[in-house]
Amino acid sequence: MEVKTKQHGIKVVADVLDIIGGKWRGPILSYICDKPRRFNELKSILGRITSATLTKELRYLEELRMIERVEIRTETSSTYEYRMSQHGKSIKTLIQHVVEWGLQHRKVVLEEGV
Amino acid sequence: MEVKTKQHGIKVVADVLDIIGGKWRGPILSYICDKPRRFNELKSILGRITSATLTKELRYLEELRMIERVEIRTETSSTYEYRMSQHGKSIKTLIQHVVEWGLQHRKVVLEEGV
DNA sequence: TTATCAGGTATCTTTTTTCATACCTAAACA
DNA sequence: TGTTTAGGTATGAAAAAAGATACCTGATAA
Repeated sequence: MEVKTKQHGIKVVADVLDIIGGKWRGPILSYICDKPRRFNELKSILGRITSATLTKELRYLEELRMIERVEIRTETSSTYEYRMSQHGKSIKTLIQHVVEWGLQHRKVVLEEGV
Repeated sequence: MEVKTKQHGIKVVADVLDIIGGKWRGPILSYICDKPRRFNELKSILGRITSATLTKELRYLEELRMIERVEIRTETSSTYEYRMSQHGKSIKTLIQHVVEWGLQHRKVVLEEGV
């Protein structure tokens, strides 16, 4: 089992990082994990992302079935929100591990690094 | 504490993904985590990476103090190996979480996705 | 003494990402 | 009726990442 993990480990790491890596996907997932978000809400929290890029990243995460785009209707209006899919929710703990490692170790990298 | 984590969470996620993200850094770290590796060993395990790219990525991880480049001397010869720094070792569990999530969930993404 | 191997560097090209800017549609608002 | 807001799309330029190729240095091997 240990051996099997190692044989396939690298491909697995690369595949997972393709989902949460990149400049925006990790941050996007970490916001949506927290609670469902609307397009402009994400856009303003993320800061410097453009609409085109945000759209592209959201469509990609949808394609991977990590998130879902749902129409929210009230009597008077309707809008869309992005939320984790049932399957996507499983990544929340992984993201928490990322945040934890970051909080404990990032400083070392930032201060000693460069 | 929960609030504090959330306020800084995104920046933290982005910073950590800058270390383990990208096309090669995750795989490289996951190999070196396992045991120290030599340049050409890494190059051949990683497959399609070029020397220039591998050098660049290794220098960057060194700069972040995640790995160390050490000269290995025997009586007859000397070579170099890359190994995790004391600080870098802490990322091993995080990488294990990445692999675990991947093994459990990647298939869903690959099969249902696209 | 020539050839080979480890561990790279230097340049240039190609590909991929991201950004900037302008624009679009439907709904609600004033 | 005209404007603003939400949620985008389209296009092209710029920047970043990765690749291809050639070359270099200091061993050691034949």
